[in-house]
Amino acid sequence: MNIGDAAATTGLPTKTIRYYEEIGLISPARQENGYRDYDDADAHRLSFLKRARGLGFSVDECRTLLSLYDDSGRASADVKAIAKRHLTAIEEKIEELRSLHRTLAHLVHRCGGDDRPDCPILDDLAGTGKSDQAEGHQKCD
Amino acid sequence: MNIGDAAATTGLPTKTIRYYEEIGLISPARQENGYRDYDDADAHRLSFLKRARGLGFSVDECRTLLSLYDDSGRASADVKAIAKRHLTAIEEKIEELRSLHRTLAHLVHRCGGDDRPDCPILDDLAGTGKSDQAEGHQKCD
DNA sequence: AATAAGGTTTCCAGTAACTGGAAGGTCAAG
DNA sequence: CTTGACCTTCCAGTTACTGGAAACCTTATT
Repeated sequence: MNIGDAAATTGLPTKTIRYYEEIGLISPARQENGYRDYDDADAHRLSFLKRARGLGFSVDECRTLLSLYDDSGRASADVKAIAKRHLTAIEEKIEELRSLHRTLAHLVHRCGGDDRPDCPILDDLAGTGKSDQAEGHQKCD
Repeated sequence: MNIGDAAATTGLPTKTIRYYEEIGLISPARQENGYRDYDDADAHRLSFLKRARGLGFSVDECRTLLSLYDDSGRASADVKAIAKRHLTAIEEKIEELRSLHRTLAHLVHRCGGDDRPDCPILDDLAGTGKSDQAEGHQKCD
């Protein structure tokens, strides 16, 4: 199948598919006219990539995951380890964003949001101490 | 003050400070020897940038925020609008990550994590239907 | 004065993961 | 034969920096 068909069946843009080839994640055959030729295994691999990327795995993690997938003798523990590491990273990211949210929500809450120039948000960012300044989002609760 | 002093007082790396100048966020004077010369207002501006970036505002949002900060007649509503938009974006990001987390945690939970090659995580990524596959993290709960 | 250390300058390249666009070849339909 | 949809390659741009090289400036020490 041509790249357009592969794109249609996997839901990945053609640009992305070519990019994945460029970085060595997939190596489709070529037709006589130079067009890329994807077989079912290729399409399958692309779907794998799409799903893994959608779950937030980095392209490098996907590379590892694919090689484990290719290796029929791999231990599931190896896969689980990668997934767990990723899970932890997600948790940390969520915590970070929550902290950010708290601080910013606090600031927004205190801002009049009217026509007057007086703005606690800018005051805080400026750190002038005009308003009771938040201590930085790490510590804000 | 030299760029090194500015870096020390603001906590920003010199590289970053030069970069901010390159993209027009700050324009320090120059000494006779060609060294950048930061006054208190410059340092203040840099601190503003550091704090705003730390709160997750994009560089472009920082640019807007700074121009509002420079405009003593601005309406606090304008600032509040930017902050609220950012707050919403943060909330969406958190939700997305939570959804990701649910799906992945489910997968990890089902994986034996032993020496055997049997791995529900890879099965799911491959979409072979070997395991009771999750429906994609959007719908997974 | 020479030298060494440390700070500064500019410019170039690289990061992650694509995305957009240009210039041109291919294929099927009308 | 031409149109339009597809495909090819290559180059540039995105975000927000970061690292490194080569060279200049300043200060202190020998």
